[in-house]
Amino acid sequence: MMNNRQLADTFTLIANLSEIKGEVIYVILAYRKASENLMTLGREASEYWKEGKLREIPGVGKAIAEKIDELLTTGKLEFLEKLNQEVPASLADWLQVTGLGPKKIALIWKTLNITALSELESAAKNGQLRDLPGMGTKSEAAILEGISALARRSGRIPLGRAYPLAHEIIATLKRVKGVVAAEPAGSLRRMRSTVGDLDILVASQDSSAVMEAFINLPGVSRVLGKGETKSSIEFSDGVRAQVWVHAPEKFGTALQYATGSKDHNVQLSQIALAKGLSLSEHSFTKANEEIFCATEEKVYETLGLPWIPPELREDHGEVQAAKTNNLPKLIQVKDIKADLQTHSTWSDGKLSMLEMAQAAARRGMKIIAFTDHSVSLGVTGGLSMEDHKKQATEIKKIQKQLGDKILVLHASEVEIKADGTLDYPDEFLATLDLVVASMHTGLRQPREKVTQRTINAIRNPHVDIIGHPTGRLIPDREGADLDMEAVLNAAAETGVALEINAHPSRLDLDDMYARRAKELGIPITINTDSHSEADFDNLFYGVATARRAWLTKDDVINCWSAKKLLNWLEKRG
DNA sequence: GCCGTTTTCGGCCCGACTGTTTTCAGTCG
Repeated sequence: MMNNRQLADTFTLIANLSEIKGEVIYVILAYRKASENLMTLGREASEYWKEGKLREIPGVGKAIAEKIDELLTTGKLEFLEKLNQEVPASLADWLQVTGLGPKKIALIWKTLNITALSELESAAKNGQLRDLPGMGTKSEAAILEGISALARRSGRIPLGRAYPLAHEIIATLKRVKGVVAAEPAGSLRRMRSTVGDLDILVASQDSSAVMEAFINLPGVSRVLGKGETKSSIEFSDGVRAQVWVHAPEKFGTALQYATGSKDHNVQLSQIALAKGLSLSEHSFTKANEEIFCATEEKVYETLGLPWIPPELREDHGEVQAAKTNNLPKLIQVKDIKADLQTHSTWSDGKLSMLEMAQAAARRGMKIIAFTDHSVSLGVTGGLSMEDHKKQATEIKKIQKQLGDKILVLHASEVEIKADGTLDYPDEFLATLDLVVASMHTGLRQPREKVTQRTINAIRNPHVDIIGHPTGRLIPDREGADLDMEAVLNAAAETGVALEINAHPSRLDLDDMYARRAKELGIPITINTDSHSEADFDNLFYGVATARRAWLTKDDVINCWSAKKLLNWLEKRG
């Protein structure tokens, strides 16, 4: 059974091949849109399919619904096989090469009769491209450079890398004379778990000074383009960044436009049109009048809307919610009062429990749970039940030292073992203040098996939290092939909390599943999974993911009063 | 190919930048 990612990949391939074939652009856009929507659906398309409701998926009409049906029924798609005979699938990879688009690909393929990327590279090296119509030595060199850059670049950039890097760049640009403001934009500002490149927006009257500073940033290996309003660069590790410079009085429209998403912006344009206005990155225009917006607030105000937080701007219902004044009051970092997954030197943490508790207290936490690993996870120094007795004694001791600054809970991150059982017997789990159950091994097991393991843990009456449910590691490892709908339904039944692990390499649950969990009334917990003091500062990544999932502080157990949280734990056993 | 509180047909994605051009096509986001 194909999952959403596989379906989405299929439609992206169709879009790419159709583009090279020369299909009209709107057909291609439709396939791309369906693909994107499948990726962020939060529910398996196969569930819709079983209910006969494929057409309820946004961007899926008659033709694409039929294709999904065929893919889910047979695992194949005749349409794609025919398309492949017309346009070889390997050409789709060429689109990854900067400087090459569908037109040039078709031209090169048809004239030179080559389809492999390696053949393209040889052709460029042999000077076979420069004589093609519309091409010259520069485009040939650009293609060669594009191919070698492709090898350096490894897909999307994890937020945990993009965010700090962008803020370093912003800090440098803010020191340039004349710069009034500099902000991240694009998917980075929307805090997606991975971003394609770094988008930065600068307000200044003097664009050339900014562009000069930008292309001379340390580590820049290539200037991909340099103009008055926009420039883009590539760093030696393949990461790309682009900057737009706009006059301060236009900064609001420019930032709003560059933040996107594209679909969100389409919604806003439509509202503008209904008011007789036309919205661009520069301004609103009305007949011969031009309205400038220095702030985003003014952009939304002009449209008769409240300001919409960037994390919501995905065209997932936020514009409608804004219109009817139903935007959620999104959770903030300061709402979090408890960290319910942390590690100390008792297992694989870097600091003692006392040091960790003090670090958490300095960041405003009122409760910290030590969830050192359980016995089977040997490499982490997992605790035996005997060790836990000693740890309990130690916790009593440090609690005295800490006084009422922060409450320490004796907990465990219990391994959900490959055979589906937990690492400790129930009688023991019952003695702990809090139990987090997680999977670190056997993640590649077949769908039925990993799903059943997770559901077993969810049904265990002593388990309070399922930690990083899918076990994904960004960007290296996809999560387990869980049947999320089954997992979420089981969680909804038992009332177990599902974790948004705040570590930027996890952000697991993903925002789309977290939003679905909220819809099902499942409590969410956001934890840093800290192994050192610096890890506590990852909290905002987890909160950003929760904001993308429309969560308010009421949805997240870490924001509850100590009394309410302890009552909840007590009741769960 | 999708979609509909202007429409079941006709919109939808447009502006900046580069290179090969001599007025513009292709790429990119």
